[in-house]
Amino acid sequence: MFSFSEENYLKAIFHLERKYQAGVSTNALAEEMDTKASSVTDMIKKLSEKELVVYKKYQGVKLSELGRKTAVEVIRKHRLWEYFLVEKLNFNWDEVHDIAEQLEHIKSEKLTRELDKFLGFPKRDPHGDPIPDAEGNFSVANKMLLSELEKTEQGICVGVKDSSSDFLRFLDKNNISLGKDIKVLEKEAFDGSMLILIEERQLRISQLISNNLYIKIQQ
Amino acid sequence: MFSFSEENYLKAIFHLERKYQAGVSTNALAEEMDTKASSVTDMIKKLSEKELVVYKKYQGVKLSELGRKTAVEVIRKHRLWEYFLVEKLNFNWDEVHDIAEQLEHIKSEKLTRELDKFLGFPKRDPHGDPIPDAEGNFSVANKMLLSELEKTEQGICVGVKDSSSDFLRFLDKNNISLGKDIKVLEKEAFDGSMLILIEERQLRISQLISNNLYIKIQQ
DNA sequence: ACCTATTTTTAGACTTATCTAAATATATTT
DNA sequence: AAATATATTTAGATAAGTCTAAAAATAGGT
Ligand SMILES: [Mn+2]
Ligand SMILES: [Mn+2]
Ligand SMILES: [Mn+2]
Ligand SMILES: [Mn+2]
Repeated sequence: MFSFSEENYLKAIFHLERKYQAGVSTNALAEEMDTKASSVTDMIKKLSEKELVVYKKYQGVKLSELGRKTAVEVIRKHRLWEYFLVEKLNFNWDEVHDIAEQLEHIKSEKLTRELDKFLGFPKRDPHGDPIPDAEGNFSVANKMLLSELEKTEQGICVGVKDSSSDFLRFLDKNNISLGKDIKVLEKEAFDGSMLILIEERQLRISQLISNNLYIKIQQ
Repeated sequence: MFSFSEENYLKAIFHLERKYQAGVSTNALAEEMDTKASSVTDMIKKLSEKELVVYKKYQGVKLSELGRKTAVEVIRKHRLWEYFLVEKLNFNWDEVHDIAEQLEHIKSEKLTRELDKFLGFPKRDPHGDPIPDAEGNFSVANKMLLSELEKTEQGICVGVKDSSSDFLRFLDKNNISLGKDIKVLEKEAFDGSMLILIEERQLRISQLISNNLYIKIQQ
């Protein structure tokens, strides 16, 4: 079994590997983990000894097969618990992340399996992120950022990139939620802001917003 | 907020205070926590500095008001989670304790409240132990050990003292469960074993068994 | 190719929670 | 009351995870 800290590092490396395919740098990891580069180096050495990562000095770090499997298990638990909190315990989607950060470290395969079954084997968490199944498989939807859409293009809102409470509450306030249809009416070259159509309403949003909303284009 | 270790010590002191009203001894605590007396002394000092316990050297330790409140909160969470696992996730009562040992340390008042509501504010956990409410109140049932009953006396099985998997599975195998009526048909002075009547069945049980079953006498 | 800036690692320290071994206090027996 | 046994505390060590400051390696610019 691995410590909370080890599991958090594995999760962080997993998320950063999308952006840093050549190897996740010490500084990137320090930033993500909100800690110092020297602490990261220490932890990477430990993970490397446990064969959870592949590491060569100064070359960045990659997950091993075991490391990836472990990271996905933690992510699976995180997202299942988030779904549980929203669907069964009346939590809002902006309140669940921090609690899931704790619950994701509970060690019991049976608990995870039974929770999954109890919830009806959900495919996506409250933020639109895919929930890996018991074998670690999950589908990566072909989504894009709203900010990448051009004028007149439209699609369905399927996820959020930022899942901070501030951002999610902003979306709530403006009645933007997953599953809704969004059409780009105007796009300002100057500041990247957009005028969008959502449920017959017109709404102007900054680029920071459109940069954090995932859209699925309908074919 | 307190560490897992601190919370576990508080819980242990809480449980031992019933037996050691004058103060819980270092050795008793070491035994309960499965650790060394020197470690206990170290931890007691820390708890004392945080005003969770009242401690004078060589005089044993007692919970402060804050310490008791904290211990009861942890116990509340432990028992709510055990109830959840049995009632919602199809766990057997012998499988839930170790997982609840982990879940009891999750920090979120809202989670505890909502879980309690979701479960319908249960009053007892799967082993018959009372679940404290949000204010920390719980009823201590006037139960006694089956071993204290005399020949011809009877009552309802309302709890287990030992909740080890071994004991609980023994009870399952012999169809003994909470809520069932038990009558003492014979009691051996020699070894304390008993012949009991439970659901028209006669069963001979050792003193070790009758010493770990709580009975409520019907008035 | 060299100098400089940036990144990464190392060295040494701190905290928490644990341990063993030794010292000290309390309890029990004679 | 003294001797002995038991319980408890102290001293010093260890491991995990973190930090600061300094050293070493790499990357970039001329
Ligand atoms: Mn989350
Ligand atoms: Mn999520
Ligand atoms: Mn339990
Ligand atoms: Mn219980």
